[in-house]
Amino acid sequence: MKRTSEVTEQEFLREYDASKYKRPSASIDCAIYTVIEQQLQVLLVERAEHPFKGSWSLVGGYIDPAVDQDLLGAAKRKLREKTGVTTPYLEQCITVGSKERDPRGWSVTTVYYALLSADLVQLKAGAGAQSTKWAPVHEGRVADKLAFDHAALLAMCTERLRGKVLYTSLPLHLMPSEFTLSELQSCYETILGRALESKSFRRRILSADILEDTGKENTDTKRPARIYRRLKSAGTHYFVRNIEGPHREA
Amino acid sequence: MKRTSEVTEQEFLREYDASKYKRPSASIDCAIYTVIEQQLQVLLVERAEHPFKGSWSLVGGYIDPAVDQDLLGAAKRKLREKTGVTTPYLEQCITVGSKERDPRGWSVTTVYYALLSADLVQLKAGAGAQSTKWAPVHEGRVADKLAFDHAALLAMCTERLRGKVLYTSLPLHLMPSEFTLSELQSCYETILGRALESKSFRRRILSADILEDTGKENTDTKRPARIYRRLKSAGTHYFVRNIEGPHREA
DNA sequence: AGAATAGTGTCTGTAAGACACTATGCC
DNA sequence: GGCATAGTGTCTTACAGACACTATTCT
Repeated sequence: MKRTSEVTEQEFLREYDASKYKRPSASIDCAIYTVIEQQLQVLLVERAEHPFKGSWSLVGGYIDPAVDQDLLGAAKRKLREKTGVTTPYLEQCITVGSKERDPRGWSVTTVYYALLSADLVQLKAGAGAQSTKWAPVHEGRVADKLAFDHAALLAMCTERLRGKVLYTSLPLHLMPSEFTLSELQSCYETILGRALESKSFRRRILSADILEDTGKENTDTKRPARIYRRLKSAGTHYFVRNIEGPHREA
Repeated sequence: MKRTSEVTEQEFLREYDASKYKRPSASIDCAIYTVIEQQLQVLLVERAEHPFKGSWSLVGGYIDPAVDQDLLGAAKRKLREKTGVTTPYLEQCITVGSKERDPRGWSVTTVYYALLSADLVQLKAGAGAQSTKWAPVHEGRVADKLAFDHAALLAMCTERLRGKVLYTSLPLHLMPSEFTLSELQSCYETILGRALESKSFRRRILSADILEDTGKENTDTKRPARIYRRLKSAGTHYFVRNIEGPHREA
C-alpha cells in the first residue's frame, strides 16, 4: 500500500537534474588495424587541438549525446569520419577510466579495435583538417609518442588481437575480398610475428569451411595459386585448439 | 616556430570548463558470482531509490570522481561495500552505453564480473539499507525481473564466464580455500550445465600444475577424497585446448 | 636445368573422450 | 556383500607440428 507522500518514479524523473552531479567525461577510441606490406599498421590522427595538440593519437573523441544513439554507434561514427568504411570488423576491447589519464579531469574511454582491408580506405582529413596516417605496429608499439594513454590502449588492443588470432579466423577481415591461402598465411604470420607451418595452416583453414574457391588463380607468383573468398555465410570461426608454437628449437 | 598569439596547453587547460559540455553519466555494475548448492548464483541488491525503486539489480552505481581513483577502483569499492570481500577474481566484461538504458538520460556503464567463494561473504546491508540476496542463474537469467538492462548485462557476463571456463582454471576462484577434485569438477559442471568425464577432467587439472596436495582427506563422502588447495604461485591457467563436448550422442 | 612458390603425403606427438576397471569406505 | 563415491588403465580420436615430397610456372 502506497502512502501519498511517496514520490512516484515519474515525479522523481521530472525533478531529476543531471547537472547537479559531477561526471567523468566519456569518449571512445578505436585502434583501426590493417596489414600493408607484411606489416601490421594502425591508423593515427594528428591532434588539431589541445591537449596534446600536434601529437599523434588513435581515432576517437567524445560521445555526443545529441548525435550518438549508443556506444557502438559512436565508434562507428568516428570510424566512418576517418576512413569512410562503414562495416568493418569492430570489437570492444577494454574500457579505462581514471582521474589521471586526461589533463582535463576524470575521464572514461571505451576502446574498440577494427580490422579492415587497406584497399577499402580512402584516408579522409576529418573535421579540423587533421592529418592521418598508417603507422606500423611492432611489439604492440608505434614509433611515435602517442597522446594521453593511447600507447597503453594500443598495446592492449594488439595483445587482444594476437591472442584471438591463435584460435579464430579474425585475420580474414584484414584481407581484400579475394586472396590466396599464402596471402592469408602471411597475414597470420605478420600478426603473430613468426612463421607458421604451411601444411598445418592450410589444413586448419580449409577444414574450417569458411572459404569459397573462386575458381580463379593468381598468376603473379611463380606457381599460380588458387584464389579464395570469405564465405558470406561464415561468421568468425572459433577453432577448438590454439595455434601452438614449434615443438622443437632451431 | 611558435606565434605568440597561439594558446599553450597550460593556458588551454586553465581556461577549460568541463561543465560547458553535455556528458553521459558513468557507472559501473558488477555481476558477483558464487556457487551454492550446485547452482551458479549472482548477488542482487534491492534498489532503495528511484528509478526502478524496489526492483532487484546487479551491484553497481555511479563513479564518484571525488572518491574513485580509477574504474577498477570504483568496481572494487562497490564490491567491498556489498560483500566485504576485497580481493576476489574481478574481470571487466563489457561496457554498454546508450540514450535509452537509463530513464535519467544517456548513460555508460562498465560491467565487471567477480568470482568468489560463498564462505567469504557476509552480506552487508549497504548505504540506504538495501537488502541483498543470492539469486540462482539459469541459462544466464534469474527469476526476478531486473532493473535497467541488467538482465542483458547478466546474460553477457554469464556467457563470457561459460566461454572462459572451457579453457581456463577460472572456477578455482569459486572454491573455498581447500577442496577435492570432485568438488571442483562439480563446479565446472554447474557452470557449463553438463557432466564432464572425470578421467579427462582430472588429467587436465592435475597436469596443469596449479594445485597443491594438502595431504588431508575429506571423509564426508563414501570413499575419502584427497584435498587440494590452489597453488599460490599459479595465476589463471590457460589450457591450449577447449573442453569439448561428448563425441557420441546418447 | 634451376629457382621459387604452391600445395600434398604421411609420420609423430599431445591431449581429449570413452569406458571398463580397481579402491575405499559406509550400511 | 552391495552400494556409492574416488580414482586409474588404456584404447580411440582429433588435430597440430615436422618435413620430405610433388606440381607448376618463370628465367
